[in-house]
Amino acid sequence: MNRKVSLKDIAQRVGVSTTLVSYVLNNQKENRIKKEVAQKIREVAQELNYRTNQIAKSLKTRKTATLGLIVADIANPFSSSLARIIEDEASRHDYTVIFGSSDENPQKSRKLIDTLLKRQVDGLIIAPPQEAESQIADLQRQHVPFVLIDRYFPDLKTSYVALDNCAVAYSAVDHLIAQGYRRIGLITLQSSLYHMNERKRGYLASLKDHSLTLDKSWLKEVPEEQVKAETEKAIGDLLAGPQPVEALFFTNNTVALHGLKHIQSLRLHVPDDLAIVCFDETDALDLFSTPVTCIRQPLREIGQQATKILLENIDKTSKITQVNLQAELVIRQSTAQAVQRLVH
Amino acid sequence: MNRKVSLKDIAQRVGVSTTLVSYVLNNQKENRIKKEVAQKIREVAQELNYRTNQIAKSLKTRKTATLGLIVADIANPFSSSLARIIEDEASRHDYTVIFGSSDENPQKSRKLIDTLLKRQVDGLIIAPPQEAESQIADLQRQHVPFVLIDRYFPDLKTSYVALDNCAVAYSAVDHLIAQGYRRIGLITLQSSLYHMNERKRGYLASLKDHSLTLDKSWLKEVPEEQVKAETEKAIGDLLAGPQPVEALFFTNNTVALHGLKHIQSLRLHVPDDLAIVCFDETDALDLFSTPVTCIRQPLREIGQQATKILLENIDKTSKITQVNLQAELVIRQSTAQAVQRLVH
DNA sequence: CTGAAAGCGCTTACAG
DNA sequence: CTGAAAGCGCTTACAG
Repeated sequence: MNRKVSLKDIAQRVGVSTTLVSYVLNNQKENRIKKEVAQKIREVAQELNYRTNQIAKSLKTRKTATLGLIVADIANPFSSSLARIIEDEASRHDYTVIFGSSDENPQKSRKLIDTLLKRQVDGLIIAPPQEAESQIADLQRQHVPFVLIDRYFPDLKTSYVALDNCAVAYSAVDHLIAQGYRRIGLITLQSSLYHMNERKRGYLASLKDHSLTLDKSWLKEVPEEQVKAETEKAIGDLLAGPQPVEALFFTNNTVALHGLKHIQSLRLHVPDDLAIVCFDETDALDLFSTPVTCIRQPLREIGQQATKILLENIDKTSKITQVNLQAELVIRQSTAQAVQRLVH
Repeated sequence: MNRKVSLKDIAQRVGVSTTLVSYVLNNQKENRIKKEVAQKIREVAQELNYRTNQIAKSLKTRKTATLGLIVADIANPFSSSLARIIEDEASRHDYTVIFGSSDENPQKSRKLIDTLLKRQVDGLIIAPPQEAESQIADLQRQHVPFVLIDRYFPDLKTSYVALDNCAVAYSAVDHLIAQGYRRIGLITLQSSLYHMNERKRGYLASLKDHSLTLDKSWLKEVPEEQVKAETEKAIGDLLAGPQPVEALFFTNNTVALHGLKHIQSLRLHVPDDLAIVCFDETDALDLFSTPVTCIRQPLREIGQQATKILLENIDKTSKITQVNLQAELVIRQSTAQAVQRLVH
């Protein structure tokens, strides 16, 4: 690539100092600079197709105007939808975003954080994986501005934007019970992460509050590594035997996708054979034979708030902001009332 | 944030020059540096938790080790899957990626390119929108390393990784005809982009080669802005009247998703009422009531080749590499033979 | 085996 | 109204 044009080139061409060029191009000290000179500088900059070297500027100003975003997997619609919202929000403030996928792996997440900090990102938005608590504590110790999304560590006093997972899980199970279902299974990811445990807790609490006995075998935790096979196995188990479950609650979009595919391949009729509630609303759900009752996360709100909080933390004080948003239970046909089902 | 630790801090602590520290930490001139000194430097670096300032390094070396990625919309699974592959490939070479979504809008794409170049990305991977030909030509003129993906401009001699869209569209329609379908509709995006036209061309060529008369009204081009409503309308039109189409070919995942949703809401039976072929294999397809015949793009290949070509162009000569990959027609139940349908 | 010094392309306090 | 100069944190050719 040819040498790029610099402030110096413009300065020489116009016959002024780089100082002046810098001021003009940054619209600073406008009242102190002769109109004609400013005009001329702009013209030449345009003519030479000048483009600020943001790297040099960053070195001097100690700001890169870039945010680091660490998601679980950018290919997952949950992550990529959030990424899009964050991109737009960052862009409105002239920030760009560098992203990385942690694959729920703390080593990867540590490496990503390190890479992003070397690149001097002004701040981080992180959906932390399991066992990343110490990494996050480190960030805090180093006074790096950051905000967690989706997940957080209750023992750590950090900024985050998340859901009241327990409440919405509770309401989903509540709804199933109200619809006449009693034997309700849960398929969730095996995870030590707080948000996943909260979803489980909501499920258990609702059953308990309705004095429904819980059959431990109705609660299935599938390992991250083999979600597909294990989800299918879990469904098989839950439907086998003399007391098959009547309803199933999937606690995230991955489990839900594999689960629904399997339910379809088993040619089960939803909700007649099995009622369904899913966590996360995704495009894919719309193609399922029965409209699926799901928990809709306020993605826009999460992305916007996270970016806003982060930018505030970058600009000013490092106050801690913790946001717990409400998710919405979107009721559709897959949880139609047991009675209603018979009528149909 | 506290001042970060620099080479100078380490140098002072150890009592050597920054030169030496730099050499040691970059594993350079190893044979010329006293073992004990090197050892000590590493220890102190570790102890102070030193992290290279990549910005300063970049300014000096004129390399940022970052790639710019411009996709249509990171929230679309096609884009995000590619982004993930490119992320991994870049990461293997110690590159990170900054991304942006153009929304098929040339103004946004121009702005993104500008932003990324200001940030001195070493190269760009771009899925260019319509009317971006001049921007791409500009890049070329400025000797910016870049490679186009998914789309390209046939009049521009640039590197790209794309599909033989015409061939695979041709084979898809061929397949429908072989399965006994004669009235075959096409729903595509209204676009001047070459790849979309190639898909259309493949459709038309196949019909022609089989001497099937083409009813112009079977070819529907829906505007980007109102994909959902217009796709639904198109389907309505194609199924109305005395000569409804028997099969439908959707030329990308967005049209396909809206189309399939609508077909489902109309309670049409696939393939009995209507056979379906989709461009792009997405997770969502798996939830449709009938397994859908689709065109599977070699996403991994596209992402990997694009990254590889770009990195080569960054490192060395700026030779132009144009890759046309074959896509695969994955045959499933949605295009089961007309005869077979009757047997069932 | 080691270090002083220049320079990457900006910004900005200071002097005039 | 304008400019010389220092400095951001690195790398590296050169000298010793």
